[in-house]
Amino acid sequence: MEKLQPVRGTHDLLPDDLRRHRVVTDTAREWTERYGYAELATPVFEFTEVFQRTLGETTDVVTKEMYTFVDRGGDSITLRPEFTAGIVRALISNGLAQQLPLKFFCTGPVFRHERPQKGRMRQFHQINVEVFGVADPGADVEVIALGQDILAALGVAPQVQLEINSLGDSDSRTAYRDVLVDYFTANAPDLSDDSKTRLIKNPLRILDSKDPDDRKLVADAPKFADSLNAESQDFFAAVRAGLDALGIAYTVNDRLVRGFDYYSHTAFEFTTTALGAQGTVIGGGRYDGLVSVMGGPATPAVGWGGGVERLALLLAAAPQPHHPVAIVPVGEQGEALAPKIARDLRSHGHRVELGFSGSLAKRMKRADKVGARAAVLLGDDEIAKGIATVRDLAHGTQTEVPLDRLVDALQVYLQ
RNA sequence: GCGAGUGUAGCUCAGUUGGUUAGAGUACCGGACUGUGACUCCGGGUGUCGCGGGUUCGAAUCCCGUCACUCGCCCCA
Repeated sequence: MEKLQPVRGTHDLLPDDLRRHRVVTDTAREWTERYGYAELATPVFEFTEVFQRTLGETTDVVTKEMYTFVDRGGDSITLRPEFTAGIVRALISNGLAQQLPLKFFCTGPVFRHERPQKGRMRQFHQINVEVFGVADPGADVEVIALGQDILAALGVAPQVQLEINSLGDSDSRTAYRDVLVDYFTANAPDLSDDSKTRLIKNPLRILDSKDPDDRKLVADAPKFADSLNAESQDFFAAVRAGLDALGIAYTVNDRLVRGFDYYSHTAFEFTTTALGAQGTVIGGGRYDGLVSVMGGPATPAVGWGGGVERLALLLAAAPQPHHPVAIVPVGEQGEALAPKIARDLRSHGHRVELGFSGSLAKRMKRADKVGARAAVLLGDDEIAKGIATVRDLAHGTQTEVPLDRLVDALQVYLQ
């Protein structure tokens, strides 16, 4: 262990950070509930095969980014690098495929051993939605609309654009892959070194390359749309029509591909230019083949993952904590009475700040610092009269309130 | 995994061609104000200059290594 640094790529979520974080996850939870999604949680780690088989044997995440270790029982275990594979495993393990359709929301940490950057950490958090058992393109439209509504509720929609594409069904995708490999193989000498590797491992990724020479080749490359069979074209058209009907703006980006092998048909990303190179805030698509690949019954599915930290970075301002009421005892009688009064107020819904030491001035200072709206002064004089002095900290006005009427008198500070 | 930049107080940063006791703002602590915060005034520096080694009479400053962060690539949320 080096000094007292956190592990590279991990961060503490201090109260300010966590409030931002919570705005994102609470908003997502609220909106997924409105759409009828049920929250669930799966384990943070799974058997390594769960991710290995599903994400694609050659993807970067599987080949070099997973936190994989052998546990004390000799099993190969992996910290989840994303949510979908674990949820599909849970679907199969629990026999939930008998109750389709199902709509899930979940959130929590995921882990990838990447080079850290702004908006890219080794432990980060995602919000995630999945729909199982709906082959209709309406489900694709719904999950996208849900994403859009969450972004709007967070106030970040103006900074975000929606891009969509169709990867087609497996026949279309295979056909396109062949056409694309032929094209790039013929032009291989002009490809960047990265893309020469992609040509072997994951040719679709070349479409996504930022290399200027690659982009020239990509511009003249065969289009995905030309390889889509009639069924795939109809599906994509239905998705677009559904988005149009809801008034959701998007651009079709035929170079948009997804990192994991399990996607088919619809692929989409909500992206921003405000975060530098890490522009994707929500990314997802349809993955009809995944459940059966993992050994379950053939089950259509569509979903997305969203980056909580990236969304939190887009938030205009950190939300403020709620304003408390401060109890300020002066002298022994006050000290003795304060905990009881504090507890009473708390039971009536107040957030109550009660310090345990310090002069009156010091406690008033503390009350101000924590943003208290009112201070309840309890000195010998007050207690002798059966009252408390309530000071409104915003206005500097003071009133005397009988102790048995404190709850009522402080009601105005509750909201 | 590759390339580049940065690292000085809790935070944001200044620190000359290497030079003696490392600074500012803010935050924080104490006091003016032993029953009143926010405002004002006075006082206080709270520091392994990321870490380790080297060059030098002398290193925050130059060199090497290392760690972390940032930017780009890669990848992705």
